[in-house]
Amino acid sequence: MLGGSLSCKTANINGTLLYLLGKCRSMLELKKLHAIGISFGLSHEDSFIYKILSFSALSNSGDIDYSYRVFSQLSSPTIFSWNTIIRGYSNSNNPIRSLFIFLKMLRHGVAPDYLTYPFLVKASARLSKQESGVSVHAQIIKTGHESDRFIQNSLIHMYASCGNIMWAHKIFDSIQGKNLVSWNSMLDGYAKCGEMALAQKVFESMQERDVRSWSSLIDGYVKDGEYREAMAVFEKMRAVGPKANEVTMVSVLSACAHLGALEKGRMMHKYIVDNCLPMTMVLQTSLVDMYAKCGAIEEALLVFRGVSKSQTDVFIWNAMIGGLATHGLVEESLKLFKEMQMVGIRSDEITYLCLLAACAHGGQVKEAWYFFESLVKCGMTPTSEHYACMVDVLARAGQLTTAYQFICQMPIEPTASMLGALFSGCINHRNLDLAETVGRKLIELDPNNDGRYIGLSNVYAVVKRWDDAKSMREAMERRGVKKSPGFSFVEISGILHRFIAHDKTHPDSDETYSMLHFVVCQMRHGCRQDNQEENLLNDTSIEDDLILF
DNA sequence: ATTGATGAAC
Repeated sequence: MLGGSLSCKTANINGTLLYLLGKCRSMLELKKLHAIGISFGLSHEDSFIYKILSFSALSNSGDIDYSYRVFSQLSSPTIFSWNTIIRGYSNSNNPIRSLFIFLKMLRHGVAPDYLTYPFLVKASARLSKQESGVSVHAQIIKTGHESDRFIQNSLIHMYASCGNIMWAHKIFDSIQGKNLVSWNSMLDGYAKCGEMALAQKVFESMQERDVRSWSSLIDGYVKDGEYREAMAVFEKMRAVGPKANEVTMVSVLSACAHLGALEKGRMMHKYIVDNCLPMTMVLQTSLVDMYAKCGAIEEALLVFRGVSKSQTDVFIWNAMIGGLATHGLVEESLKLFKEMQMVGIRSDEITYLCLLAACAHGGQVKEAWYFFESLVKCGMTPTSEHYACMVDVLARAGQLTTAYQFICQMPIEPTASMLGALFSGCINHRNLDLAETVGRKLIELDPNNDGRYIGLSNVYAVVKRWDDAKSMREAMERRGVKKSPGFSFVEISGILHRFIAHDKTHPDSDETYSMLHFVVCQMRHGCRQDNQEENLLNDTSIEDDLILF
């Protein structure tokens, strides 16, 4: 048929198919329409092929590899088709393919245009590969596109993602007529690099701010560990800024989780519901994590069970399994892992880390070995965290020699957290000889950690090697190791209280101390007779540990 | 047809 022009009948079919493609919701539907199109001879009709390409490359329910297969069959694809594929891969979980397609495009003698570059820059940003970003940048200059604002904005983001904040700033400075995206990209760049003072400065210099500006600032504070500051910015946003969206709330919930601020977290949950924000998987995962970290495991489960199984992904299962594990609900967390496998969600390295943590809390050595081995069997490589967790399991269970051998046989260098786990194990199980060996290595490895010196000093004190005990404390002073007081938070009626040892400035200090004394007396009464050794090994007495700030 | 953001374990 055809030779370039469509018959009246196929033109109608094409029109109908184009309309239906516009309504298409899934790859299955798309493939059916594609098949019908082919059977009517439309496989080279531009408008039809474009629709097939863009849906499969760009839609959320698309399939970029399908798009690429269709693309490969075109004899001389237009720049539109090349751009669609490059864009599709830049958003995929395999962004490096964008760059490969770009090379292919150059080899085919097709010149990239002003739309090609933002996708390529984005692919480099997502890869955090500065080398490829720089080559793309060079191409941009070579082809005279360096003053395109879209391209400049994407370059800011790329350099910031690659950790080169100086170049990001250079690009930002060079932009004539910066727009909101330019400012937001610079702000986000600083926030991502932990330069919060500069991020704050950019934020304050902005003439106009949208939800992304606020979200970037909040998220920056969260990533920087400034959770209270993050909450303060959110409160300000509520008062004078735009409405928060689901991305803002993910950061805010993370701040609540780190602060253990349950009441605040509940209020944020309510904010999400009241403002009808879309309940994405990411948001639900954040809620599960927040409730679990704030000690409200029942509420975490409630959110988790509210998600339909077919929608779940590995993130939310990990959050729930990990939450149960840290709550000491070992059986439940192992049961949930089985359920996860039944649903057909592939577990990853983090899943195994959560499971090993569960085993450590429950003293399940056999299960831990089983998980450690299945991790390897599933083709994953154990990270130093997996090894540390495994050492923790063995050390807590008192299998100190096995733990020590395990460390010696690892294919990687021992880390401070592994030796730290073994050290606590030695102390709890009274193997003070091994404690000395491990403690000495630990100080070598982590010479700026005050706790390591004090721990070893206490071991010497127990075995009455007073000189050694003293010399550990002296070594610490001599090396100028800062003694950092540990502190903790508790939230009561939505207000956060901070506790540090030996400070009594809190207004309710007296009352809290008398309650503390009462509790300690009760505990002592019910405990075995305590002796000096016990106290020394725990570094300080219970009162000292809990003293109010 | 373009640029800018978010989750799990230590």
